[in-house]
Amino acid sequence: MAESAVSQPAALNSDLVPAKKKRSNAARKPLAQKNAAADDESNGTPSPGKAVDPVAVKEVIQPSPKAVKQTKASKKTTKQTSASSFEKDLLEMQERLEKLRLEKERTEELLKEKDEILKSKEEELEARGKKQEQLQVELKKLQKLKEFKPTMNFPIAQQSKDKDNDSKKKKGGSETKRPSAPYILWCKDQWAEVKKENPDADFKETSIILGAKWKTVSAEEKKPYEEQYQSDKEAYLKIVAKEKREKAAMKLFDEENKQKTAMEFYEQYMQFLQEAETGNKKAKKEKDPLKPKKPMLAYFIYSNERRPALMGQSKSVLEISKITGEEWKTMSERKKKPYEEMAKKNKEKYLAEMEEYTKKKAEEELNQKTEEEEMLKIQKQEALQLLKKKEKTDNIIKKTKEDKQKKKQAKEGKAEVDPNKPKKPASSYILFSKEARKNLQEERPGVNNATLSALISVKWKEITDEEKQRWNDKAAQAMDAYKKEMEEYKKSAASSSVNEG
DNA sequence: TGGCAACTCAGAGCAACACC
DNA sequence: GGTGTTGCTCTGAGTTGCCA
Repeated sequence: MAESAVSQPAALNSDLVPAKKKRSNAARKPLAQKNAAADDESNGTPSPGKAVDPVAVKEVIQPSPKAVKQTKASKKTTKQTSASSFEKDLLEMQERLEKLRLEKERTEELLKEKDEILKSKEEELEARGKKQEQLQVELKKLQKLKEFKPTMNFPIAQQSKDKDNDSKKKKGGSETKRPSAPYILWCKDQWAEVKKENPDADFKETSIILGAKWKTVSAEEKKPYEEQYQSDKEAYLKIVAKEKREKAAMKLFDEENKQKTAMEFYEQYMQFLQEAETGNKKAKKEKDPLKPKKPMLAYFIYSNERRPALMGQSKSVLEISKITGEEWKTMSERKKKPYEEMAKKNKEKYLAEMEEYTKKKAEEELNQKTEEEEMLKIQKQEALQLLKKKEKTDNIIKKTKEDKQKKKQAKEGKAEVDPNKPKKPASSYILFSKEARKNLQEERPGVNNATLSALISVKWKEITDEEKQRWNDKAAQAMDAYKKEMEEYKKSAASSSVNEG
């Protein structure tokens, strides 16, 4: 828009150039008058003419010498015709100037609008910034809440604080203290006397003696203590009633105004406590008494050396800590050196002890692991034995069925099993198992058969190849004997069948 | 980031008794 | 559960710097 406003006067200039040739001196006066009138019309606002090329305007008002010369030359011949055309040009120019003025006004309006848009955008950005700041404040608040530093005036926090104060008041012996029972008052009087009579009696024994003595005290002797108790009680009840009323009123006030917020706060507080508690539990993990203690730091060695002197100046523990801390910070490296060397030696010793400790611990852990693995092995074997047992039971059932069928077949005339037939010899494992079972039963009386079997199985796997070979040899011998028996059995069976035949 | 190392002392908690 | 008594035990406070 601004561009068009600027380009427009240039166009006007080009239009004005041919018009110059038609100007005449006669037309000069009315033009000046007209211009003055136009300026008066614009009245304070920038004149549209000023936006036009000033040279061109000057030429219109005050023509160049060349133009004047030309005009003079053709003065007489064109005097009548030029007057009317100049008026026409003037009107045209005035129209254009008006157009330009309007154009400029419009441009200014648009610029103003644009400024307003920019301003609103800036305001929007500012508002956003403020909102972001607010959010950050909120975030910080939430983070602070997570840390749970009691800086907020929430009702529950106030109440809990009051509760704490109450308990402290009671312990500390304030005016809200409960009255002592007659026995307690009497005890207070009698304690020193009983202690005098029984100097060797400790706290527990003294209490027992007093308890027994109280039972022998007459009603008349008890009377002053009971009276004191009654008066103490009356005073106490008055104070308690007053406190109770005040407390109830405060409670009501708090509850009415802040119950909702208080509950939220309370929940967060409980969660915070829970988290803190779990953290503490971790911290309170039991320590290994055999673990070497951490070595003393250079500063600690120094503070231990310095402490007696400061204690001589009757400084408190905390003051001593602060003083030694400050002294240590400002101490020169040369002065620190002996303490640091001592600390270094302590550390070396500690590291050596730690190495031994970790080694020992690792060994212990390894042993434990081995034991656990062995137990696991046994358990697996037991499980396998159970499985085998089940399979065996299934086989027995199957075999029983088969036997029944065989017997049925035998009845029908088929061959039956000869009881004189030699039994198959035991395998090397069975031979080993018999001996191992006998030994284990002596070692672990009362252990069930399944466990024994499992242990035997483990032992069998653990024995050396040589030992296994020994058992294999035994089994081989048994097999040889079985074979011979079988030969004899076959012979006798054959001869008996011949005799029968 | 929090626990731990040494030191000392105040303060809290616990023990038994009878009673409210 | 709190009230008195005594003496023992445990905890927190404060410091620095290492380490998991």
